[in-house]
Amino acid sequence: MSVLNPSIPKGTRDFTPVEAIRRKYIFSVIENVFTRYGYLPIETPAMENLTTLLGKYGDEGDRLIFKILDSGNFLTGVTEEERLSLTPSKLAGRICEKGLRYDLTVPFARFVVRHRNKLSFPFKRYQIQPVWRADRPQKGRYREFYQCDVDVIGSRSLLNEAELLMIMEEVFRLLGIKVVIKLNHRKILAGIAEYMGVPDKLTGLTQALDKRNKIGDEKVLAELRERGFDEPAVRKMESFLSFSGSNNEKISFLSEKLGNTGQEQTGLDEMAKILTYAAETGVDKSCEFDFTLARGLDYYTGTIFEVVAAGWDGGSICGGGRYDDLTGIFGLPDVSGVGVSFGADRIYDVLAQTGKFPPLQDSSTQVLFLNFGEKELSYILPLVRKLRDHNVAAEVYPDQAKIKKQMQYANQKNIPFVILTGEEEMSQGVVSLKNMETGRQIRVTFEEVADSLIKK
RNA sequence: GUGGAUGUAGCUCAGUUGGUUAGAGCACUGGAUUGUGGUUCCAGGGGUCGUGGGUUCAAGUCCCAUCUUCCACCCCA
Repeated sequence: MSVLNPSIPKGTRDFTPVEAIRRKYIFSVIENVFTRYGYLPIETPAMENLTTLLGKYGDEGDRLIFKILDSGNFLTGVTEEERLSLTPSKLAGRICEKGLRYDLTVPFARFVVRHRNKLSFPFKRYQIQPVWRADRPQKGRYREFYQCDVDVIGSRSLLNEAELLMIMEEVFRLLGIKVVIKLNHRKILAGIAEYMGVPDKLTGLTQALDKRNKIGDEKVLAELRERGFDEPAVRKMESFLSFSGSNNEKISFLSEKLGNTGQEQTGLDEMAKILTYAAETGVDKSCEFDFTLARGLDYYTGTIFEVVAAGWDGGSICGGGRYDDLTGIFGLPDVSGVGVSFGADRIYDVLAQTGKFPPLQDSSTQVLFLNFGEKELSYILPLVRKLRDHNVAAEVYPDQAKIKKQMQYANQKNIPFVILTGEEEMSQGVVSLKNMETGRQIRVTFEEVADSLIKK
């Protein structure tokens, strides 16, 4: 029999105990914050019907959805000719009806519509689950990764946006990550496009603006020209880019430039309101209104958020926004929602790079009972049970191996105490308790062991 | 989907202008120490050199293809 390669699919990862413990730490910080704001957990399946997924994330997004081959004879109903002539994506549509979820927001919208009669609105939920994208892996980019979503749906109040800012500020403060929370508004972007005389080129405009931090103002303008923006439009953008000031100054600057009539004024008013809330809750220092911020996901209609960590170039670690009609496609119109998603895997990478993980107790076990044989086992097992009942993590070495080997095991697992029990101890009605750090060893009764270990 | 790197022991890596039997550290196993770990010393096991072709008297080394992983673009958490 040939030996199998113990490899895993591209872009997926195993996690060792140390890594898994650290990931749990991240999840627990995030979950703890979410629950303190009144959000409730839900879960949805790893796979969704492709009809649910397709067309929500743009063309690029559709390409990145993992599709699941139908069970059974998936080629039923596909002619030989079609098999050869159809494009791969068209063929996939014929032989796949399911796909792995691409994010948590769209499944959430589907969930809300399906369970609307059981939910009370506004509905605040959080969801911490993996998502999959058929992307090429690279720094900060995985094919399987966890998102930690918080959304509130069924309320247009800007207090929701403000609460999300507070949640983001708090999570990253607790994790010890220095961040800038950038925010913008789709209606402001649309207003800018209108002002530039290119309302139909909003997508191209946002795609170019989005690169500002990476390539600089000059290249953004060059890209606009390449994309067919005329010179007056480019010059107008240039005047925007050259402006610098505080959040409020930016808002009044744009207000003046754009005029106060259309949707841009709604956007600017909302932005001002959100920033006022932010100031009142003391999180405004982490927030930056940035009218060049754009987000690719098609469904955002209002505020958009993105969080970048200082000194980290592996992409944003949190992002989201308001979507006015995601539930409409599932038959429940006019339900606005807003939410953000924390990228747990990127947060992990940032913490690893900055060394900000708390020192973890890498030993969960407090005491190891060495195994001297059957008689000795019967003697100590009641004590093991007693310690465990009192919340002391205790384990018994399962094999009657050499003492040296058992000691090594305790050492490598960083177990602070070892109990040795041989014939001598049994005859005296005691055990030997060894402190692995000091090396000191004393003979004590069961009661004394319990006393010294349970207290801790 | 496009471009650039990479691959030698479980891990991190040496390996000369092609030249005999491919090395080190860590890890692992055994011993010094048959009831005592973390330090030390001694010994040992473990590699079809990513895979498949080609050039050559001779390939880990040169050529081609393919796969893997990583990095960048695109897009995103």
